[in-house]
This record gives sequence, structure tokens and C-alpha cells, in this order.
Amino acid sequence: MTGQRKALPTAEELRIWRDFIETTEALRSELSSRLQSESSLSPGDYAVLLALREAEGRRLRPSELAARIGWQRSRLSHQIGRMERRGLIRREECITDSRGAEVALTPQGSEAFRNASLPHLRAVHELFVTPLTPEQLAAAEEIARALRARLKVPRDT
Amino acid sequence: MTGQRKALPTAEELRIWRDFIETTEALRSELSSRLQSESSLSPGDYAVLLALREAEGRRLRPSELAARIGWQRSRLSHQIGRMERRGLIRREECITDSRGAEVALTPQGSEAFRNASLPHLRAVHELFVTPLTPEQLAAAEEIARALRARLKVPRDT
DNA sequence: CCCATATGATTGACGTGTCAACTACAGAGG
DNA sequence: CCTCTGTAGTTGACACGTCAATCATATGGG
Repeated sequence: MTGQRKALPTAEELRIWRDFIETTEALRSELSSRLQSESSLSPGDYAVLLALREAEGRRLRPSELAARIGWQRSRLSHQIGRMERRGLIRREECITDSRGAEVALTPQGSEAFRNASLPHLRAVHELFVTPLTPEQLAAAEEIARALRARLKVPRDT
Repeated sequence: MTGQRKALPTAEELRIWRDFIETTEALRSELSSRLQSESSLSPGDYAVLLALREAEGRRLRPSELAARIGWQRSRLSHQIGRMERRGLIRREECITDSRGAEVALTPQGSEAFRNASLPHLRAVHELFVTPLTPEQLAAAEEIARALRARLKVPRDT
């Protein structure tokens, strides 16, 4: 009833927004760069390998894999192509649906993930967990929840 | 004295981390998509246009521009090339240093920014400011500060 | 059985980001 | 003046992401 929906951020709110978004971007970028230099894996590689390791039989249908990591199918398809060239995963035909495919972890992919995992988790601890107080960590969770709630809504008038 | 520096996140901390990073990524992606569909500008375009508008004479040396928005020069150079093709900015020679160049806002670039600005700020308000309580907004600021402090440090042992 | 449509997956075009060369000029020292 | 080194900026190769189009097969209705 107040037209708040169309309101603009104040200078202060805008400053916080920029700090916040730039910081999370820098954080992502630093994690990505460490993962790359320590393990020759991109964050995308890591996400795919993680999902496959946790999957029944270390294999998944592309659609199912895409759903689990929240990607669009075409993005995954490109990623799978790149990973297959490097021998991290293997594409196989699907028995129950000849339109479909299956993505399977190779021994090399499995090993690459094992080597990457520990350093990556340490980096997450160092760069995200350590700098925050327990209260801030809890606040981060609530902030994420609040933001996510608004994002899911299609976009009201 | 406790080996904490090498510690791993707990399952709970890892969950929070994933929620947090995925949410900020989704937020960035939504903002980007709205900017694109409402104004045909990418976040990169917007950042460059904003910096130029705020610059003395609406022009900047590429290095100075890169520094202000925190980009590497090569990234900016590619961006400038794309924006020049679309008529948003213009490259000019630099009088005081013949190695150098200057990037100047064109009337079209200026107008594109004007058209993009209001809807973009509204989106920031809607998707970031509105969903958070004042306490959460303050907490977001502190969290960003804490994370940034750790990131700046080169990387201790 | 055959067709219309839906679904699984891939592809190509293109914008974007990083990294490592590379070009061209500036500026200091001989 | 000349060389040596540093700096401004660009470029090319390649990884990545999105979008729209495409291909092949599945599937339900006549």
C-alpha cells in the first residue's frame, strides 16, 4: 500500500550491496583459482565429479545429474564433452531409453576428485568458515535463506 | 598451536557454505538476466558505463578504468572492443602518452546507461534490500568485511 | 499401426573471462 | 643518441555459459 515494491536502495544500501556482491565474487574466484592450480579442475568439473561419486553406481543420466547440481542440460552437455576429452568421465548408452545417455565416472575422474577434495575443503574452511564468528555463520545461513525465498518466487507484479 | 589452519568444515558448515554460495550465484544470475532483457546490457557493460559516467569528462584511460572497477586490463580490453562495436563507447588516442588510449562515453552509451539504471536499482532493492531485515543487512555488511579481510591477505602458511 | 507431440540430449553461435604472448612507446643511464 | 627495461594496451587461444535450434526416440490417441 506504500509503493515500496518500486523503491530504490539508499546510498548506504547500495554500498552494502556492492561490497557484498563483490566480496562473494572474489571469494568464488579465489576458490576457483586454488582448485585449478592445485588439481587442474574447474568448479564445474568438481561439481560433476562430486555428484557422480555420490550417485548409485557412480553413474547418472545427464538430466538427473543436471537436476542434482542445478544446471541446464545444455550447459551440462558442453561440460560433459570437455570432461570426456580429458578422460574424467565417460558417456555411455542408456539401456532403458535409447534417446538417453549415461555419464559414468572413470578411474581417472575418481582419482582427480580424491586429490582435489581435501585441499578444496580446507580452502573453504580457511576462506569462509574461519573468518566468520559462529553468529555470523548463522546469519549467513539466514541471509541465504531469505534471499533464496525471494528468488524462487517467479517475479510478482 | 592447534592445527586449526588445516581444519575441515563440518557437514553443517559445508551445507551453509553451499547454500550461501549458490544463493549469491543465483542472485547475480537473476540480476544479470533482468539487466539483459530490460536494457540489452551485461553486468560488465553496466560497470563500465557507470565508471565512465562518474569520471571527469566522461572519459578514462583504460588502466585507470580497470583499476576503478577492479578488472584486469586484458579483460577490460576485450570488453571495450565489444562495447565499441555496439557504439556504447569510443576509443581515442591519448595526448599525453602515445602508448596510451582513452575510453570515452558516446551519447548512445550514455543513454543506454540512463535507461538501464533505474530498473537495475529497483531490482537490487527488490532482490537484495527488501528480503533482508535491517539486522540482516547489517550482518551482510559485516560478513562481507570479514571475508574480504581474509581474502586480501596474500595467503599465509 | 500411424501420427502428433513431448522429452532426452546435443550442437552451433556468440558473449564472456583468463592466461600468456606480443607490440609499441616511455624513461633512465651511459 | 642508444640501449635497456618498464609500462600501456592489445591479441589469440581456449574454457565456460546461455540461447535457440536440431535430432532422435518415446509415447499416447485415433
